[in-house]
Amino acid sequence: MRKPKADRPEEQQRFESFLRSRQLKLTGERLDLVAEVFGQSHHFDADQLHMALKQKGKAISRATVYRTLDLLVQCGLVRKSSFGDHHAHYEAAQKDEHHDHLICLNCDAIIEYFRADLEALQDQICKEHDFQPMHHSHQIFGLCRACQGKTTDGPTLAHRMSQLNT
Amino acid sequence: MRKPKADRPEEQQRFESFLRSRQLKLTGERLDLVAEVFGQSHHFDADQLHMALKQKGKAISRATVYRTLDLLVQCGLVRKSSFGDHHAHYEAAQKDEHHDHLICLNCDAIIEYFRADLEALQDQICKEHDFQPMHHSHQIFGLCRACQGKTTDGPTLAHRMSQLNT
DNA sequence: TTCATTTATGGGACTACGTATTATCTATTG
DNA sequence: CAATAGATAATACGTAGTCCCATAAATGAA
Repeated sequence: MRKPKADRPEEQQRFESFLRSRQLKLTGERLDLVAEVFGQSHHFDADQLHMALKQKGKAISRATVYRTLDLLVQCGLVRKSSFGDHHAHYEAAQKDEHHDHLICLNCDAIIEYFRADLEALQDQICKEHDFQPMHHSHQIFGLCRACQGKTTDGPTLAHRMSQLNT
Repeated sequence: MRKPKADRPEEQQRFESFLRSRQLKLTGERLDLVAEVFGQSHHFDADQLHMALKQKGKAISRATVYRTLDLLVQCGLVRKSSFGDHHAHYEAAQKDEHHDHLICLNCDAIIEYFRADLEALQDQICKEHDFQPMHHSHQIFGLCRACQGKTTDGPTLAHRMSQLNT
């Protein structure tokens, strides 16, 4: 058992320390939100989270949802990314593991991958340009295994590609 | 001399063929926009282009600017990307060369790079996941050489990082 | 516990970027 | 030059996210 269902799970404790270190307040809304993020599925967006909380009787305002997600990103508990559609996606960060994404343009499947050699190559590129990296994003858009078989709608795909905002 | 200042430069001819192949019309607005894109600097956004045209007496509506940029992206004459601020950036495509970007979070400098081994590695990743790539985006955010020396505003940088939408 | 201070929240107004609608206009074809 | 397919301008609309500010809650000291 990796995560004993203690009174305050690890993530919540990390968030509490983070807040204290910045002299920020430990509010009920923030705790509810953290609980929801870590009790839920992996990928979500701000609106889904807002709705999920509302359905559980925790009606937190949109502004607070966005503000709290920012805090979670800043303390490393949540990762934020864009999949080329025009809004942010979030995911609870598993430990300190990092990964990038393959995104299917037909069915929106998200496939995660990590390659140490890719990371190394990135460092190499940064060195060559005397650039100090702080964050990176690597995404590949295309067709997942399942969707390569299907007859996909060419014009629709082409349109999605041209709309990709990455 | 690579690009003789002919009556219709190469890019415009390519665009004309593209339009004809799709039974789209060759309008004055489209020609003005293409001329501006290829007579201008490398990176720009929709609003800058709109303004630049207006200043030259070519007042093209915002909607048409967006529509025409879409067409140029579809025919490969223009590339579209996002640098983590919340709007699209465009650049005139030089021949068929592809490149990715390093983006300075302090001064917004854009550094272009291309690495064949990175491209190969991406293909490798796709093969491993039986994924058919159609588009990719690779961006590294951080500090450029010049900005590593400067005393940068920590909180501001941290905030920009958390706002990155990539 | 209570008070003073600091920080957070809600909720609506607001912004930015982009898209849709529609009446009018124009490029193309014969 | 007429017919018609397609494009444009103008403006309304949509959406994701942010700002503002009056109110509320958390924290620390007394």
